[in-house]
Amino acid sequence: MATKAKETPTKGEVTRLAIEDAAVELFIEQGYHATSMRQIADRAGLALGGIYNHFASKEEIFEAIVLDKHPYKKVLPLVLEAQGEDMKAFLQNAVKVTLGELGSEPMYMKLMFIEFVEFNGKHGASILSEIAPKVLPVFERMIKGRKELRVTNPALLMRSFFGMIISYFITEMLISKSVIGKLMPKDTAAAYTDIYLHGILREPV
Amino acid sequence: MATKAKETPTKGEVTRLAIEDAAVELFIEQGYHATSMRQIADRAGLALGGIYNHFASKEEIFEAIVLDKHPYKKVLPLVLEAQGEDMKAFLQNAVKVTLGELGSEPMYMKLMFIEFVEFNGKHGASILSEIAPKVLPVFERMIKGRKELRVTNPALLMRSFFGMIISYFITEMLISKSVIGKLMPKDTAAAYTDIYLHGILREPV
DNA sequence: AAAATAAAAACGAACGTTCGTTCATTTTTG
DNA sequence: CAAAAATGAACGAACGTTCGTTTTTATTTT
Repeated sequence: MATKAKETPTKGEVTRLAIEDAAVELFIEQGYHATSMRQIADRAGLALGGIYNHFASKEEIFEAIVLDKHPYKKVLPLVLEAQGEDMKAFLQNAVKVTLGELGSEPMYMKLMFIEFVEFNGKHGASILSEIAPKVLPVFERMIKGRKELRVTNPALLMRSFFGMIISYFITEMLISKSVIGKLMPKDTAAAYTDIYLHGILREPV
Repeated sequence: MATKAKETPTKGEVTRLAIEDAAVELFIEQGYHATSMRQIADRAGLALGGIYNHFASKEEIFEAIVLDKHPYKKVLPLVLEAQGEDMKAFLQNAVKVTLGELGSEPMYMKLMFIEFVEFNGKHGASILSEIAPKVLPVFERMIKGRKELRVTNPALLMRSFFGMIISYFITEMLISKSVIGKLMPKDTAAAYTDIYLHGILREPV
């Protein structure tokens, strides 16, 4: 009884999620400011005024979405649990697992850019400062005593890691439908990982 | 007389540029949809209705800006003229020159993301397909007969090149003010270039 | 199990504001 | 002196939010 009652979501919770789902779709399609509360209400299947029983404002919907559906939320635990015999295997796994998760819903990456463009990183800074202290130690631990790493600055290693992933998705979303897409290797993610690990040049300095 | 008259900009041209300058500032600060025609008029120093003597609509202002001030416009000729004894020197120069130019006005990179977020890449696709055919041959020429390159796919080489630059600016704009910024090496651009050229691992496969 | 009841949720009209654009008019320019 | 540019009031439409009301839900009392 206790278990069952606890798992049954209340009507309000269901509606709240419906609003979030409708809003995130519209935000990704059109951006934040171009999306109206009426559009959100329509797609969520309720009246305009009903939204305000669950969210105090439009911006509060966006904040809830950013917190709930931010890609880092999903990726972080995966990276933390990534394993491998050596550094190379570890990083390859980390990339694989990260791109795999993000790749299943690549458009959620767009939330980051909406935040960047339309809010000037207003919420992003706080999110970043929440995430960074958790991830940085992982890279610090990773580096310790590993002779096979050329890059030994943990902050640089972390940033370049996520930088590669971000640039992968941007170019994927922008380029995939263009001429260049047809000339790219089939497994672009693997190619990107390879460049990240070994660079584009044959000979190391 | 002929020379002087040709170089003196007409009043209309001056105003048109003032509108573009005001608009690009506001778009970068707030995004496209959050910026109003009244704000643009105020900052450009003319009345609301006056804008429509120079632009037919708000979107036309944005289109003009994207075409005139797109970072690729400035970067392209620089990359095309980049030189170097070997592949490494060439790429280092190309990166240096690219980041140097973009770095002087890094916020113009944001126009790309505004276009991506608020127009869903509406103009971006056409711009990309205009630029790509010009840049791709450069990378193809670059690759021919160069044994020191691990990556021999020109499309991949090009994409990873610009991907690195894009990711550099995103993380620079997002991270620079956070905790991580203080832990980063001073010359992040050089560190990024180094990773692009040689990877993060010491030993090549 | 049924009835009662207070809280939560849904409704849709209405509010005041702001939006992009138009227009008739005046001023400035070449 | 004709064309170009600037003006600011005005337009209808759309915006986020509020409000009084009705309906539905979840819980308590019979």
